[in-house]
Amino acid sequence: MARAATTSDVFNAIAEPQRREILVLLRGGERPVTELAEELGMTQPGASKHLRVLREVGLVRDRKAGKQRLYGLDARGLRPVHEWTGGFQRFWNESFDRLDEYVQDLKQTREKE
Amino acid sequence: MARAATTSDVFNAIAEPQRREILVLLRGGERPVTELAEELGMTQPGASKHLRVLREVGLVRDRKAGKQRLYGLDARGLRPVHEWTGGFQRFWNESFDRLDEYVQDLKQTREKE
DNA sequence: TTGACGCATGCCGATATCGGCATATGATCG
DNA sequence: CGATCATATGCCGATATCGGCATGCGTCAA
Repeated sequence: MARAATTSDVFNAIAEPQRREILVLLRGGERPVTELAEELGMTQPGASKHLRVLREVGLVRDRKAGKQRLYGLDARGLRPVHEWTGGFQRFWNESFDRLDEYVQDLKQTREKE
Repeated sequence: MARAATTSDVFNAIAEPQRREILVLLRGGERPVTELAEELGMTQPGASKHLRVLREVGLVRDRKAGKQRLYGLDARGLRPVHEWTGGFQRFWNESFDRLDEYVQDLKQTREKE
């Protein structure tokens, strides 16, 4: 056994910085592959591969438009991520207090040594 | 050149399902490694490694408690993820409309053939 | 039909990742 | 000090990932 379940879920898809950039660009509307590649400074095959991953997890759709293929955003898959992180919201508000506790503990630890 | 920037950012850290589970468990409070490993059905070294990743991106902190080492949540790093996905919120609300457009286009395409 | 364009795919090399195992390190207690 | 518990680390094998390049395939225009 080796390497478990990382592929083809949304969390993995957006772990790649370039893929996040693609999604951001697509908020501006549908775009063909070449244009995306150019705007992001990557090769066309590179863009195609990232788009494939995004398509497989359902974050983009594609549509033929004559000779071109237009990619468009389907952001619904991002909602679970938003909600999952939202489940920690009250904790990042508490964090300063907790950090204080932590600092206190550190001080105590040092004094013991 | 090969393989670019995936490591040591929060998006990557939470791309791993087991690491997400760890974070969820830690919402219940600090816990030692062994306990986490047991509750999640993984080995102790496995848990330690995931905790290391989470520590390196700042999502957990550790604190010595006698013989043990307690891991605790520091959720502040999840905030950027929440906000980034939040930037797509209006798009996942629109998505049904867009999906309709898409279906229309599909029909047209088929009729042409 | 032939050529040109737009895009996808296949293959490769370099590297990163994850799980499992053994073992090192660190702390506590007798 | 020596034994023992708690955790980290190192090494390995299997696999996945990403970028680059060449090339395949489909579509349109002449």
